[in-house]
Amino acid sequence: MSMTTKLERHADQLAALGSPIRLAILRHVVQGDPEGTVVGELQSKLDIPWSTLSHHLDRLASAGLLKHRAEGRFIHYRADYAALRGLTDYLWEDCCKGGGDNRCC
Amino acid sequence: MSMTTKLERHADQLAALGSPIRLAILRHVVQGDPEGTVVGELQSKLDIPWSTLSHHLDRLASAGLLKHRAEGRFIHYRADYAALRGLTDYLWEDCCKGGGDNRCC
DNA sequence: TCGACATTTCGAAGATACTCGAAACGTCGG
DNA sequence: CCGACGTTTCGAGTATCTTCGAAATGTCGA
Repeated sequence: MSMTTKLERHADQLAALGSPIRLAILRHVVQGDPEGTVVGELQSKLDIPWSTLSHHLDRLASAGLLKHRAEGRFIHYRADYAALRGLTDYLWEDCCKGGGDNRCC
Repeated sequence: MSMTTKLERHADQLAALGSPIRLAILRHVVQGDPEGTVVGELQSKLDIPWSTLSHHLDRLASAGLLKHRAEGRFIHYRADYAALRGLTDYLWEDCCKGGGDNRCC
């Protein structure tokens, strides 16, 4: 197993979101059916070639931001909301450590 | 001026955070002195070559996540908390649109 | 079993990002 | 002014990312 720190895992997740296409995919999934969004729907809505889309979905899933569940020929992707929450929280962690009138939070 | 959508700007910010080094820089600045952190302190704490560090700081500032203020020979970097908030909020925007028992928020 | 469909893997070209030493720049104290 | 200091720019090598067509995989209905 590869030794990965929390920082590295989160950096990987942020990098996964750091492409307009992949961010659009995540936004679409987050706003979509809680049961999951089928790849074909993403393909038609976002108009991305199948192979390109598949690659990006894999990147998001590898980063732990998307989960997928096969149902017959269809594969449903849904967000891993816990992971997403962990990521956004991480950016603000220990923000007010410096004391004083730090009005960041 | 280049026409940039909200999605593109946020993807750029996420990409800026998507490197372990840059994420470490932001975390350090966020946790540090509200008045700002001097480049030299980042250099010694994170042990990154000056030129590399400078490049990464520029990337974070261009993305709008860091602001800098010169004070004599020293340059203080601090987080743009409003931008950071806008970014983390964006990921959750319209999350519960799908109605139903979507327990994401 | 056959053919239609949903999706992934392979492969390779082109673009972009990362890294860091050397040199340049600006600013201060003396 | 001048030398020391903090920081950035330049340049180039290397690595990683992006993209997508073609072919492969797996699954269903008939």
